[in-house]
Amino acid sequence: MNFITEGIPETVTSIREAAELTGLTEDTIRYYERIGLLPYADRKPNGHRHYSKDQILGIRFLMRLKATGMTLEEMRRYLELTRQGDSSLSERYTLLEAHNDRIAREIARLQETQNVIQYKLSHFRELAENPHQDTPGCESPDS
Amino acid sequence: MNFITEGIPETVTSIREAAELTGLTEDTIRYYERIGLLPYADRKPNGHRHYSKDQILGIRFLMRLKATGMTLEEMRRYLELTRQGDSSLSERYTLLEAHNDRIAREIARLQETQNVIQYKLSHFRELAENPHQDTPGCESPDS
DNA sequence: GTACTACTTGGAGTATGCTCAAAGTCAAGC
DNA sequence: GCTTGACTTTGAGCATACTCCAAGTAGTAC
Repeated sequence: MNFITEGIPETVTSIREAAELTGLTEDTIRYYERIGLLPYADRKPNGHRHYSKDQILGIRFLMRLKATGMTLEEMRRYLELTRQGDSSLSERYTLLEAHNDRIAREIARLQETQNVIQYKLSHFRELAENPHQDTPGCESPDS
Repeated sequence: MNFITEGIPETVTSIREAAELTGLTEDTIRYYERIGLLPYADRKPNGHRHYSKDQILGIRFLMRLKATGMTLEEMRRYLELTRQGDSSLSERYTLLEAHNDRIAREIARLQETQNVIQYKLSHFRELAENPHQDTPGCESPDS
């Protein structure tokens, strides 16, 4: 048990608890199961879903992929490979590596835009100090 | 004329050219105009849209905001302020600053996920070299 | 005059990703 | 036994952001 697994019991006995631990809503968890993004969850005798700690960790990792721009369909593909076991390791490797590259490009774009915004903000500060200077086209949102 | 404005003629005489210069499709430009995200564009005598260089730059800046996670509705709000002129400067400043903060948090999250992915990739490499070691739970996608 | 191309408008349709509602089951508390 | 609450399934509805289509116009080429 390390910091990653902290706060997750060995078995999670309700969809409500699973929702709390993953940050999803109960409806979303059911929806994901319906579209095959999550495997059909184990049920208790009364039909209610329950989850192992590993399953919760799996969902958390998926949510990380989602939060970084992976679509549900791509995530479904990744999970399909996972279910195929070790034979799919190299394909999974390729997939994750590609996603990592995508993230790197996204970070670069975000930083670029931060620069543009900083430029605009400094321009706004100048305008505030020294209002109404006649620099035509200057207020057009540029770049 | 600096590197930012390079390749943009003083006036852009067709929606097709505007699309090429902004990376949008013609349909998307019309759609944005329809929902009030872009002002009703000037028309030539035959009714066709034309754009000034500043307007193209404006669209490019908007696309940057969009590419970094701003919704069309928020962009519409920002443009509304821009149309109000200098009196809205401080509100626009606040808005852009907030977006900049959001970008910063997004970058942090992306980097965090890069770390997790790197960890998983190195785990995959280990598995490839030394297959089928019995470490239960180890293949569950963690974090 | 006819064809062709590039545009125009308005409206309908689509993809993604949820979100909600209806109707029913099951177990616990009173 | 009845209510309450947490769940179940199925299916419909919704928000965002396009994307496509039909019908029409305007200008040029032959």
